[in-house]
Amino acid sequence: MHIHNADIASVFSEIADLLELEEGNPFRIRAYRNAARTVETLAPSVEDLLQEGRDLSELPGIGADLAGKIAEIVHGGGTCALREQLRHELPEGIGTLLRIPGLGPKRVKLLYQERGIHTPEQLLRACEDGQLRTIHGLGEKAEQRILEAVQSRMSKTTRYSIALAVQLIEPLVRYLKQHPAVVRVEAAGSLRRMKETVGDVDIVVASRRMEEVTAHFVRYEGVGRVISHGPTRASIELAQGMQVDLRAVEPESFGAALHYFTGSKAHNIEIRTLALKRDLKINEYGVFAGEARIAGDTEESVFASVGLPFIAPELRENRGEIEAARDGKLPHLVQLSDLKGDLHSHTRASDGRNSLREMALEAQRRGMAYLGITDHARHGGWSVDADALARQADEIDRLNEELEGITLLKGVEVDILEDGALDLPDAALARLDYAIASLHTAFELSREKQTARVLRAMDHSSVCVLGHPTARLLTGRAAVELDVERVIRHARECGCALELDSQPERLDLNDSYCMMARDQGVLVAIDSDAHSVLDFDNLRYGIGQGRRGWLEKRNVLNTRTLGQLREVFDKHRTAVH
DNA sequence: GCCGTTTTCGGCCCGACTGTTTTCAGTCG
Repeated sequence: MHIHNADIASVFSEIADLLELEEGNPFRIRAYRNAARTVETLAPSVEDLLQEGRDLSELPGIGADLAGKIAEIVHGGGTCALREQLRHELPEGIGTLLRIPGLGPKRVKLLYQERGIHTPEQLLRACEDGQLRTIHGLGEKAEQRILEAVQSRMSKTTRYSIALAVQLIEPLVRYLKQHPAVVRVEAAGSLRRMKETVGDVDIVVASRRMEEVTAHFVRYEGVGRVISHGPTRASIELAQGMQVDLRAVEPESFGAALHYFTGSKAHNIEIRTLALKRDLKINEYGVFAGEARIAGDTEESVFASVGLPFIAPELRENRGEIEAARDGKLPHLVQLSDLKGDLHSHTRASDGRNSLREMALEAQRRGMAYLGITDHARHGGWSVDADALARQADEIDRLNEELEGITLLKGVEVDILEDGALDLPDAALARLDYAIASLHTAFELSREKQTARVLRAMDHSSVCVLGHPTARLLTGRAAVELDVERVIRHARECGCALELDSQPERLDLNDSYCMMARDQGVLVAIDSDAHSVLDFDNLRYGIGQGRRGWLEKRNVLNTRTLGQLREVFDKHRTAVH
């Protein structure tokens, strides 16, 4: 049985929850939460690291004890003695109550002691019967809030794609900017860090008349419900259900507040710890030496106060960025404007919504030097066969003669069959500039078979790019079982690039794997996978994810000129022959 | 339970809002 990093993280999270209910040492609890986060966001499989004999206590936040517990979980089939002991000591399922907004350890404990409640279902019944308000320390309001929270938790998802969050927030930011008392507005939080999904959005506003701003905020037409509303802080739920928190500060505190609310929490704790060592205190109002405010109007000034250069928001996950900043080794992150072209797009010849010409003209308008046309080739469904590909190639030749400043590349997105062969004859591939090979079927193969399948496809001389390598969909489908570390090593050997598909539901490769590809010197193609002219806008999300993975311009295939790109493709062909 | 540019022991980020607790605990971010 393969133990995933997420399984280990989940054991640690549960231990933290249960320790919290036992009112254990808060720092011990935090250590378990930190460890859960470290393991969860780690790209290589912890199980593999163990097999290679690596010392896990080298991981940040993992010491000898937790390294031992990880080994225990891996070898013990997914659990460890501490979790089992805690589960035995506490009523079954009580940990899940902690995830209900408004309920912390004290109240959960109270609910169990006073009314024997330890499941969401029991809690729902107790709220409906009006029992909660009779408990000392709770009242009618608390009961109502908890009832709503339980109901909404049972009915809907709590995270939104980055694209949806951006769509909802941009008009709200414009609305806030209209108010005369507003000096600056910036969306912070995980949205600013470009996380693939966001749970809620934090907005920071600079103003001298803060109460007017929070009042303006809660009057926004998109508000579904006001959760809280104070003079400097307010929370709303948009009609679509997403929570938005606004925090207003004086303009001289804007940088400190922006840094504070951008997070991540782990990054902030590190920065504040650095400040403490210099006898400084950092809060959302600024950096303080005793009573004196010495910085905070800009984020740069906050970083400078602890001796660091500016760290890009996408890096702020406490994954080594602070050490890199200290050592002058921060990456020069890739930017949207570095992209010279796009290697993955669809037309009406398969499942795209625009014609070849329309796609070409849009790419030209956006200043791309090249656009790869990669319609689907597969059995059945909307796709191109060998004949259609040949006709498309002729049309591409004609358009390339006609269009200025842009070159269309003849490509295809070919399905990888279950045995790793491609779903298109070699003769049809021969006329093309390159192929993207992707998994679109047989997602359930074992890790060994899936990995072998992908490695074989990468060895085909036409396959210069492996498309959305793990085939995950953030809206539902988990990543396939795949030894991505091995795929990356293989990519290095055969000169195949790995794709970062910019569709917000994919963002595949994810940030951790991008980091791994970067470390191995494997090129990443940040592609739109556009199915219409509008989809080129998605590149911003791919760039965001790539920046989270520390990618620099040199790590990204489509920052190359057309000539350099062709050289990379040729190198792959030579390597696999 | 982790960690070390004062430390292998003694620290571990900090403030706003809500509700009900007549002075502040609990929760959240």
